[in-house]
Amino acid sequence: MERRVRVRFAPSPTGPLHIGGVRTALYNYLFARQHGGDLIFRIEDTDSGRFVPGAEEYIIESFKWLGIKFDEGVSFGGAKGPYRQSERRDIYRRYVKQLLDGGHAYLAFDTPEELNAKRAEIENFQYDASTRMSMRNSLSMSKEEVDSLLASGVQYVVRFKVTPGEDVHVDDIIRGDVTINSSIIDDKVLYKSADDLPTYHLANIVDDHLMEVTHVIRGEEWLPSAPLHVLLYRAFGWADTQPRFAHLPLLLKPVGNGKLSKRDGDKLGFPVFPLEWHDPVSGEVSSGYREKGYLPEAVVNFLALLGWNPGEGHDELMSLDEMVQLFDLSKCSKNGAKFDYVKAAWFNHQYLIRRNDEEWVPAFDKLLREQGISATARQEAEVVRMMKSKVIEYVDGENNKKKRNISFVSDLWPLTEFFFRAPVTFDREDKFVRKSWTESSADEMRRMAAVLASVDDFTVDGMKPVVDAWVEQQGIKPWNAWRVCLVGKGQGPDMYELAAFLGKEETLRRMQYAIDTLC
RNA sequence: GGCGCUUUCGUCUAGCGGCUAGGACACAUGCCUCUCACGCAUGGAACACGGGUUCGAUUCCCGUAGGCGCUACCA
Repeated sequence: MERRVRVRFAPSPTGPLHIGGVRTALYNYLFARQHGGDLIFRIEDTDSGRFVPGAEEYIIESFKWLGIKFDEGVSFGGAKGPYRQSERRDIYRRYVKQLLDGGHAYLAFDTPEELNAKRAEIENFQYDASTRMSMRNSLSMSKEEVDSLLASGVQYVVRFKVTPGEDVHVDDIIRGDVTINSSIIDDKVLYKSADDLPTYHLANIVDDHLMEVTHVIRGEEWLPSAPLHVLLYRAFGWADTQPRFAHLPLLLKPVGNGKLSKRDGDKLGFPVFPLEWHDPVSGEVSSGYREKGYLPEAVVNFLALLGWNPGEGHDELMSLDEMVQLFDLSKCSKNGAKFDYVKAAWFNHQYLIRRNDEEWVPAFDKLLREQGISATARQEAEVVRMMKSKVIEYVDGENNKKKRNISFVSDLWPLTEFFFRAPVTFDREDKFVRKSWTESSADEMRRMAAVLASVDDFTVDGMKPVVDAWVEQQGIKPWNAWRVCLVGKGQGPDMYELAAFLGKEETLRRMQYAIDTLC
């Protein structure tokens, strides 16, 4: 029987959504769309102690920005709710009882202190078949003892009774058959009476079953506990509808070893969160892709390619819809991917240059306002048109000077200041200035200024024929010196375009100023 | 320590027994040119190691080494 494909993304609201989580959600989304199935958004808040206010809203807003849409779940509605685990207590209680009644679980009264003492006493202590009879639980104690403890209201947990010595197989879509012997699995805590909440493992299996999830696509960190989950499905009698698993490789640090962390982002200057996050307790602010000027299409495209790619003959630049067509879980790579933030910037560059110049304006305008400059939208779009193909210099993590394309609207500022502010000083040591401003330059500029002054139509089309003719007749090459006058350095667009943008008055003013100060 | 996953250019990866081991990012060079660029062209750059299996291994199997993860009353 073919079941309708249903997948879920189930974060824990313990803080901002990590970029690795975004990728997991993205793969779930691509898979769901491709199979005409459903994507569920579930909140796994079974650890009341780690709840962070605002995290849930943050996650929802992140996906909204990224264009990843859910079909049901928290804030999206649906028939299988509630989708917040803290609101499903009565459901979990029922299933805990089922396990208890079936002899698949038992009550344990060991306090955290007792457990710690045990761990200190026995090296590599594991709560399992080999040790549970020496612990305080409903298996080792008499029924009377247990009942009296329960009656006294003492706290307890429910542990899963794992039968040792059996090879448990997990059929993973990405990794194939993964086998773990049940002897190395401990009697996991499934439920805590202290807060009347299950742990991840129990809640996860119960919810996935009840929500009719068909495929569990999650990070590799869950692979070791997948056999436990298989055992739970079996204990519940749900083995026939157990979801298929796919464990995704992790995102690693760009340099060095280890998994990607917020620290790496801070150090190398790239965000690890989709949106800027203001921590409600520490007050710390973490940068986000959106605020840094990344386009959501670029983030999604870049992320999708970290661990998957469409194979030979396909362009790496893909829209969400194209990815839906091409995505293939079985073609995901098995090993962790270093987070290449330079390529992320390249993707942003690609999507940015495909946008109309007008679409750059709001962000560019914001940039200019921060510098105390006001310009018309028309002017701003003009500057964008002239400058968006330029490159910017930057310093990388190892303090090397590097160059890269304009990848963000904010890259524009250092390259466009001269459009709005006339050069004040000239660096005579600068290679370009030294080479371009010779002893004849002042005189040439004076004469050129006179020619420009005679031009009535001060547009590119209006001045170019006049000036070109004059230049040819004079047999000189005045452009670099002219650039020194108007820009002050070896940067900027075509000189006629610049002059047209500045207008006749400003152009002549800057020329006169340069002549006066450079002589 | 135990258990599991993993290993192709600097990075992301293609490859599913026979290929000059392909692409993208990054890097270098050339062309273009009024600057810096863009663009275009070109180039350098990889199968961790050791055993098998096979007529033949990057590809399959086993070790070794490295990397990653898990090992909580966190997810």
